[in-house]
Amino acid sequence: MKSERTIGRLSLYRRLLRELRVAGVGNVYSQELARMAGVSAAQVRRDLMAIGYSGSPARGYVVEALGESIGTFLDSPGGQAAALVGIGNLGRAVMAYFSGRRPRLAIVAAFDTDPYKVNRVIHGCRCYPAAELEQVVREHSVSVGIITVPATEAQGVADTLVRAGVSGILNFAPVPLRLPTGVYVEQIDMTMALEKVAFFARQR
Amino acid sequence: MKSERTIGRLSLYRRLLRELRVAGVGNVYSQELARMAGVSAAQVRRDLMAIGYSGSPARGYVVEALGESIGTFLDSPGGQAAALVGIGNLGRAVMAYFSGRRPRLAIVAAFDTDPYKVNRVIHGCRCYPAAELEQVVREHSVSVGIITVPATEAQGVADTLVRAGVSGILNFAPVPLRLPTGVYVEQIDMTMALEKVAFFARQR
DNA sequence: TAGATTGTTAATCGATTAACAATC
DNA sequence: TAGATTGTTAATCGATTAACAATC
Repeated sequence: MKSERTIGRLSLYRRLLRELRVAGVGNVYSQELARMAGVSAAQVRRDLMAIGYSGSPARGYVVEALGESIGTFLDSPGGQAAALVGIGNLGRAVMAYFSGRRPRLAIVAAFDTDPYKVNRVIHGCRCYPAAELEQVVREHSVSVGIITVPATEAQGVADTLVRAGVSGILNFAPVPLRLPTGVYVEQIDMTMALEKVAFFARQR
Repeated sequence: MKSERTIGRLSLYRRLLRELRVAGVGNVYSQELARMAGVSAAQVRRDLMAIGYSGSPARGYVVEALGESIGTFLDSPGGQAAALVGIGNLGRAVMAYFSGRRPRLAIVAAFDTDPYKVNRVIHGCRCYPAAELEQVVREHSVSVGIITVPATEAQGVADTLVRAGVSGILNFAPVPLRLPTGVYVEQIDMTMALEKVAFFARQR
């Protein structure tokens, strides 16, 4: 099992490699990739070693092949489906953000309790009543849940998602979720992030 | 200098303490707070020790006093101003999210290059043309910048913010920023977060 | 070859956890 | 008091960095 951070950095490397490819760059050294990613060159080499991709002392890493190698490692061969719960400002922004970007990892359904928000398509994503969550998630074999509901409802939504078969959750609600081991949770806490920035901005 | 993580957890403890206070709870033990925050009790005790707040073996920590103590530690006495750059879907969602929440840390100005988006008020926040960024940021003594522009523009915006006197940045653009030491950057990379979730969801 | 880079291990660093005397 | 919790240090853990032989 690779470490969380390694996976995060691989995701970043892939994006940077895409830029290099577009710019017509064929090869890249660990040093250059490290500079772009804001990490050390040794870190890059260790991460790439971890996925079994080898470079050469003479030419470094082959941009195209490395990008594909990371893709093979990170992506599910058959693709994965995600569902979003909570069609508020943030929910819609997240839908817009991911809309059409990653064909192998698409948000296939969104849910809300507000009857005026459901039964239509937003940013290419079908919206359902929250009551249908379990059924729809099962039908689409959704493995990833995205939570953008208020803090008070987040734990309940998470429980329902897990019951429906989801095994990974991206949680934007500012509350730690308690879920069975085996379910992976990634927390994005904007309030905490902003307060950290404010605190350290003052220290300078 | 406290560690980044400690500051983040303090922000979380404060929120949890607020809930306890609303619920009418007067005292709390490290164990209970730890359970709510999803960390160990020793961690909680160490964090609280770090800000010089003491509990007692008999009654644990006093909810109200501890909350205030964390506030004194985290918040700037005179308040701090933040500015947001990039009034897209995400930018508006972020404005809505922080709107009216924290009086001591308010988003006082938003910027965009699109003339149709500026010179009005969104979620209680005044919107200016990007060309006026440096001037407005200086005038309001803004110390925190929030970047919600596309990746290609993020570095340029960050440079301008820093030139205008900002010393902390919350960056939503999926690109690592290169900035002078002394400027604190907190990165929120939704794409990376989602890809991590998808990856680990598959491992279970 | 000579010089630079890769793959990989050992050393370092920092944060978390465990443990326990002091305290209520 | 007895029992539980706090404050605080030592032990543990994991990740990062440094270093260097192997390679091109």
